[in-house]
Amino acid sequence: MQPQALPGFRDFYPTDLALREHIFRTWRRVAARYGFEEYDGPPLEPLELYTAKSGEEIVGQLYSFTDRGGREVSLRPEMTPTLARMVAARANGLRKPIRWFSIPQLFRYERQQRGRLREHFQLNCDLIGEPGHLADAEIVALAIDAVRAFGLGPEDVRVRLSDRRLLTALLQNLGVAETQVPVVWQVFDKLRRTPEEITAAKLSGAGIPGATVERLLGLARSRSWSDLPGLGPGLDAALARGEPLRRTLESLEAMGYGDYLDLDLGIVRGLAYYTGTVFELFDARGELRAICGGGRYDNLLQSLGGVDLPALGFGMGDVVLGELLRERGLVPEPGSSIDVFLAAITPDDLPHVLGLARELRDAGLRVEYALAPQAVGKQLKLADARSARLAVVVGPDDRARGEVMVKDLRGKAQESVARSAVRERLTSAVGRVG
RNA sequence: GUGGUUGUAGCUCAAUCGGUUAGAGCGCCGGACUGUGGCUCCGGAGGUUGCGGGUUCGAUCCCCGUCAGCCACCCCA
Repeated sequence: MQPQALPGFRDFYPTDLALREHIFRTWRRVAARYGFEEYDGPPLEPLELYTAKSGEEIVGQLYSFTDRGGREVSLRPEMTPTLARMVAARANGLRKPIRWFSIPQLFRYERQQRGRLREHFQLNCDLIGEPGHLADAEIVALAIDAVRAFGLGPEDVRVRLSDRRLLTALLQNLGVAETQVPVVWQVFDKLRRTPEEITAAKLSGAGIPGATVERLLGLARSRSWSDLPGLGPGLDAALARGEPLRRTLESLEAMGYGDYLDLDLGIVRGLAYYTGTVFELFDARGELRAICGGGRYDNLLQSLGGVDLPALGFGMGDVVLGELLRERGLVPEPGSSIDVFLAAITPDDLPHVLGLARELRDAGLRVEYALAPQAVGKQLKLADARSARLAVVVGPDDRARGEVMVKDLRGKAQESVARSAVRERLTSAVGRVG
């Protein structure tokens, strides 16, 4: 048995890397449209960067170890603490609001499943220094565009939005005790995967009265702002805490993203530091894991870096998105790896092929030729396999006339071209500029 | 971390009741084809049936262990 990659880690063969690069390119293009600048940080961080604020869920699955200097370290499981540190260190000098993005490789030590490895790449977009709802709308819009740019529409991807301020206020108003709130959150987090009877039983089991359970289930079923009121007396006051969410939804509708959106109080998110808006993107059929998750974390920079700046952002992983693109046939066909293949008829032609290769490569063309003597048919077969657009056949007869044969491999056509005009002819045919 | 399930060629799969030399398609390499590719035809390489042990005259097949994938939990970047 040959050694293989560690469980949960991927080898990227050229076709795999092509998809990965397609995803990265698209992400970068969309982030740029929103005026976001790219940054990066270290893949290995002090363990305490995560144990401090991230919450049990992440800490329990850190890819951590002791380094040779005796330091407790961890591969980064998320980018936000690194970002918070970087921003806090230069907070005074950075023009607000800060719009930054990154595509870090993140790591978690957990048992892998489909769509969930020990390593993945994640688009992280964060908007720092703006507390208002337009920032929330901007971030959600960016997340939507980051999938829309691949050709995914509202029938493919849904956005579910909630707000911790609103949910907390609603629970308070319903008389849910402080100690029961974590239980309710946990139950809400599983709503989509749990039959309603079981959800109800869990809530009752936590000591919540039957009438309150009914109203909690009503809240959980709400899919739009207008579903929320009218659930009972006393809720109106709590709904006031939902103003930011309501305005965020309104703004997104004004941008034309309304058909992607669902209100969903079942969106809780595991990370402890979220303070307001929380949202996730899912495939519309509900077959895959979340594509993206994010929210507002207004206190994190304060607690991590001592700088009081409101912030929000999201992370979007390459694994689930890649699966969705494959399922929907949205993975682009691989392009050709070369523009021109050079074929030598006789060993005497080889030096001329080499010289031409140098000239064409300098001109920016992608050029390949056979590295061992082969029959012309064989060489052209390789040219074809490489999806080269053009081939140049260099033979003694043509050479004697100061010419070479240029073939268009997409058809049958070929013509003699003066050696001195080859470069110009090929560069204009390919349309590639070095 | 817990439970279930599946591991046969690079890929997708086959192999009778447990039966002796584990096959096919695709892909790869070579030939037909020494100045012309895609098509076709012919040939070849490639397997310790994930690994280790057990039962048996005999194991791809049955049993145990282990590793890996998948699924469900846990949890969710």
